Order: sequence, then C-alpha cells, then structure tokens
Amino acid sequence: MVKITDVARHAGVSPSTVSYALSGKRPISEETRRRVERSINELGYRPHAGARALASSRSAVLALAIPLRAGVHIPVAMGFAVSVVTAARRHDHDVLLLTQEEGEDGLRRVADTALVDGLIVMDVQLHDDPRLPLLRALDLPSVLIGVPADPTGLTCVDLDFRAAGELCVERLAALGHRVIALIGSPPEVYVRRTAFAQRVVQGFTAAADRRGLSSSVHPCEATPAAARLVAEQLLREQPALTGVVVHNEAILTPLIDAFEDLGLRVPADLSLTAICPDDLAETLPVPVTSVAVPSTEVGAGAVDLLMRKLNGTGHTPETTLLPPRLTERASTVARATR
Amino acid sequence: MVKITDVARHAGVSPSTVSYALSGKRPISEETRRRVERSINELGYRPHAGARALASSRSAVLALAIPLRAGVHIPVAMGFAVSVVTAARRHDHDVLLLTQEEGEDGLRRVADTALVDGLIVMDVQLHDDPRLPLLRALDLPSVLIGVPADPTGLTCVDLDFRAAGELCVERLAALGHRVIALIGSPPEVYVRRTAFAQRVVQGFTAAADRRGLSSSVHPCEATPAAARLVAEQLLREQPALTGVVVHNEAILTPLIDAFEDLGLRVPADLSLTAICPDDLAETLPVPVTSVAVPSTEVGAGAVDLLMRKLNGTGHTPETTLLPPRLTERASTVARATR
DNA sequence: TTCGCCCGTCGAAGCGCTTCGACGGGCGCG
DNA sequence: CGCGCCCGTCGAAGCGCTTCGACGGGCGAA
Repeated sequence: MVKITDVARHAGVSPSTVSYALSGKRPISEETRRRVERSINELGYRPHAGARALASSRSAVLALAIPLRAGVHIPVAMGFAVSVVTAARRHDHDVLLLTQEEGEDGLRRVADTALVDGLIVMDVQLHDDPRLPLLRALDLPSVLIGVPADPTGLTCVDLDFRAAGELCVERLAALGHRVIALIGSPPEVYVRRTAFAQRVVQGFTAAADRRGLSSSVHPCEATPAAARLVAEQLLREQPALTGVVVHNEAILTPLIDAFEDLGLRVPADLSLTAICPDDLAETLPVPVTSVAVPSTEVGAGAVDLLMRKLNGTGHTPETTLLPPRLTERASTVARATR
Repeated sequence: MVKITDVARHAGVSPSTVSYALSGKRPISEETRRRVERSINELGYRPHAGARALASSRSAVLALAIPLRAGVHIPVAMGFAVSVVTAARRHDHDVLLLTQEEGEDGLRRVADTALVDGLIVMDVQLHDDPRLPLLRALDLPSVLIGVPADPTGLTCVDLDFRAAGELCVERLAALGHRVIALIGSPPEVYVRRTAFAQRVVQGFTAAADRRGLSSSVHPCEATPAAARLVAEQLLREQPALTGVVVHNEAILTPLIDAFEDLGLRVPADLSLTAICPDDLAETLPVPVTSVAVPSTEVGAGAVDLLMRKLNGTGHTPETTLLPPRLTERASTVARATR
C-alpha cells in the first residue's frame, strides 16, 4: 500500500503539504501542487478511508434508510435510491444502505460509530414516526424524503403531494367532470399514515369540495384482483363517474383493463389521471395524463440539502416541496355533455 | 464521545482488555468480561468505525454493485440487494451501494481506499465482462451473483438457470406438450450476453432437443405491446403450440392477457411455465407454475461465501449453483390428446 | 533600510482503536 | 517442594491521515 508519506518523499515535500494539496485547505504553490499530483499519479496513491475518517472525523459516507414495507412500490423506491447514490457521488460521498429491518437501531448505530456523516430517511409517517425523535436528538445531520405533520427541527424534501392531488382534480374539473374518485395506495399505507399518501387524499378532497364535485376515496391493494373489485364497486356506487385519479403505481394497468371490461373506455367514457413516475405513465397501454413523481430531483435535492448541512453552508429550510407538474396524455378528455 | 479508554477506566482495566473482551481474540475471565460489559452499557460506548478500520485494516463494510441497466427487472434486483444487506448484518457488516454508473472505477476506488472489505457484483456478463479481470487482480475478496463463461479464479453464486430452463421443458414434456416456445428477456439482455438469460436459453434448447420437441426462442421487450406482438407471432408461426416458458417477470400478466384475447386460454389451451420469484407467480391472475428465483438464498449465499473468504475459513468453490425448484400451480395441465 | 505581514511549507501531535510482546501468579507435574 | 507453563492482563507501539502552531523568506510600507 502506498501512503501519504511515500507520496511526500517522492515529491520532495512533507506529508502535510501533500494533505493540503489534496484538500485545498491551505494555499499551496502552483508548482508544488503539480509535483504532488504527478507523484500521486505515478505511485497510484489512494488515501485510506479509515485513516482519513479517524483524523478528520468525516467519513464521506451517507446512510440511506430505504423502506421495504408492504405497499411501497419497489421500482419507485429504487429510483430514489439510485438518484441518491448518483448525487452523493457528485459530492464525493458514498452511500451505505440501511433497511427497515434494523429500524431506529440501525440509524443510531451508524451514527454512533461515526460510520456515516449524515442520514437520508425515506418513507416517513405523517404522525408519530418513531425515528423522528431520534433524528432530532442525534447530532448528525439528516434529511427526510417525505414530510411529517410536524417537521420542526428537521429537514424534509418531497413532491408536494397535496398540490399534486389538487392538480389532478383541477384538471378533471376543468375538463368538465363532476363526479370523480381517488383510487389510492394499499390500505396498510394509510394505516401507517404514510405522509405522502395522506397528503394526496387531503389535496384531492379539498379540491373536489372547493369545486363542488362529488367525490370518493378508495384505498386499493396492489393486485389486479383488488383493482377489479374497486372498479366494480365504483360503478355500482357512483354510476355517473367520469373522472378518476389513481395514486397507486402497481395497479394502473389492471385498473384500466378492469374499466374497459366493464364497458368504460379510457378516455372516451372515463378520464384518468395518475400520480406516478413519467416513464410508467408513458409506457402504459393508454398513456396516462399524470403528475410526475420526480425521484431524481427529490433524491438529488435530499443529498444537496444534506451536504449543505454538513458544510454549514447557508440556511436549510425545514421543508422543501417540489411543485407538481402535470403532463397531458391520452387518458383525459373533456366530458361529453349529456 | 465516549471512547475505549473511558470504558477501561470505568471498568478498572486496561484499554487492551476492553478490546479483547469485545473481540474475543484473547481469553478474558468471566468476571472481567462482565465488568467491561456493564461499563460499556452504562457509558453507552460505541467503537469508532474509522479508528477500528485503521487499526485492524478491516472496515466491516461490503460493497454491493447493483445493475440498473435496461432490461433488468427492478423488483428482482431489489430483492437481491435487500437479502444481501440482511445477510451482511447477520455477520455484523454493513453494505455500501455502488451503481453501474461508476462501473469498474467504483469498484477499484472502494477497494483501493480500503473503504470495504469485499465486493459483491450482480448482473455478470457471460463473456468479456470488463469487471472480471479487475476482480481477479484485486487483492480484495469478491463474489459474483451470476456465473460467467469462465469463472476461473472467481467465486460465483446463482440459481442454476440452465437447469431451470431444462426443468420447465421437462415439466411441459412430461405433460405431453410437443410444441413449445421460450419467451425470454428483452433483446438488450442477450446483446449484453447476460449470463443468466443465456443459460436459460441453453437449458431450454438442450432439453427440447433431447425430448425431440419442436421449439423456438423469442426475446421480448418488457412492455405489454411487445408481449402482444410475441403472442401473435407465436400463433402464426407455431399454430400447434401448447406449451410456453416465460423468463421475463415484467410481461407475465400482459402475455397471459394477450393469449386469452387471441383465444388461447391458460391452461386449457396453453400451458405456461415461468422462471420468476414465487411471490410474483402466486399473485398473477392465473397462478403460474414456476421455477423460483430465490433472491434470499442467493443474496445470503453470496454474503456467506464472501465472509468465508474474508475469514480464510475453508475452501470456497468457484461456482455455487442453486438447484431449481419447480412449484406446480394453475397454469399447467396435461395436453389434451388430439 | 528596516519592520511587519503574509504566503507557503514543515514537524509533531494526535484521532481511537488493535495487537504484539511481556509479565505475574496459579496450578500441575515430576 | 520446586520448576515450568499457561491463563489473564497490561503497556506501548503503531495504523495513515489531518491539523495546528511555527517558521522562513519575500515583499510592501514607512
């Protein structure tokens, strides 16, 4: 193993100079820096991560706690994870993967052992998430993906799901639909009171009431059979239904199939709006008008906020809500006047 | 921060004794160990990961390189990742997430900086995977999930996909089917010559030839539209078709739909066998007879092998192939004699 | 011309842990 | 009864890096 003293000797400088040339924390003459860099390349020097962490009390590693509970759409979660890793690398950091299994203990462990410099936590509950007191107490900076009811003392990023719910309704209302329904995430997601799911419901309901629409809300398991049942129930209970908002990635296709089987064509008889990743919306049998879940932006945003906290650079807002963006596709049309 | 010297003082022993009590690398009297443990708990001591890594040249972190290329089924990949993390924790190790984006450089970086003790690499190509020479050259132990054509000097685990392909064919043959087809992964997976996809084809073809069946192989994009096209093509080219093997998680549902739309009922007119995770096979509209992709076993196996290499315990075989297990479900029946 | 200051560099002191050699005391064996 | 051995413990020396204080030399200002 080649170490910093080897580089120093080879370049004819002291180890501290090599360190400063690398970190830029003190001025180094252009010529010296060049010599040091050449030596580093020639010798293939790579600073030892552990030694660095010990001396600087910075590990350059971030922890990412990913949710793997029932009801979470895996590809969406994975999208966040990937964008977090990518963003972290841009800041010369690595990402440690924590699963839900360890729960709070895992967070505490990596924090207490100084394994990581900061935490990113996904899938936050709206109320009484047991991890939040811990995060507030820890002296390690952290960022949540998802916004709890009380974000005091925390830093959160997410799509503005409430506004997303409203936007879907507004769009349907603008197209003349008067009777609408929200088909949501699996029931367990609501039981856990997961923040994002709750907020969509709030937005949906608020906008529907504001516009004087007749509306209903239906959680739905992530299975084709459940989708079919919901579709049948909807037709029975709201025969005048012409607009649907879907917030459940897994059942978009089966749901559309079910409606068509029941004699409702999308969009001719039923306009459909979804909250889901763009790539999903585009590749469905009927491309769906949707509000994008911008995993890349959210993941990158979380990392950027975390780095800002780590560097003490500027102020970090408690909550950062990304504005929803609706893309019109083939699944929505103006209501046929009856 | 409470450190080992604090614990030592509190327990009335030397720091080295605390260390040995923790690691068990030297005998410590029952009574001393107890005192040390009490002090650790009372003070809430947590060893500093960086210091530990520096002194012991062991970081207790594993790197996991996950594939995110086109054609890889995300939930399956995620299943592996989760099982790797879980298994690693059982061995008191953590997992660093590496994405494909960094490619070989990422592997080299975490190895050279001693950030990790070992590497787990997913989605190996059958031929000329550029990472393999690197892995062979690195002095860090590594395990592949997936088996390349030439595994010399490597350690690999995977489902025996060749046998899985054969097993599916054997089952169909045993049920009397004489004309069969394999509907496989997206074309890009074959272009990359991904190991597991190739092997299924080999097994499928070999078994079909052995049994004297008429057979064909069809890569298929992971979209419903592509599934439909393949179904139509199949009926056109092999009108006598009664058995299908599907090795493409994403299109199972659309494929079944497509066949039914074309007048072929599963299993009445068409027996269908898949290679996919059990939970998927069970929750399909028609529960599908399948060979399980055992992500938990594979992930755990990879970690166990890696730990064995790390500890120098016993010999590690070059390739470990998990035998396929076929579960009979509703999608297969004996061929109606015509 | 001289003083003071700053730029660029060096040396040394750790960061918190592991590990190696050493050592004292108890016990079994001759 | 005494020698040697082993068990349990200690002290000290690093692991490879960062960082702090110090210092020399050059330059601008007085």
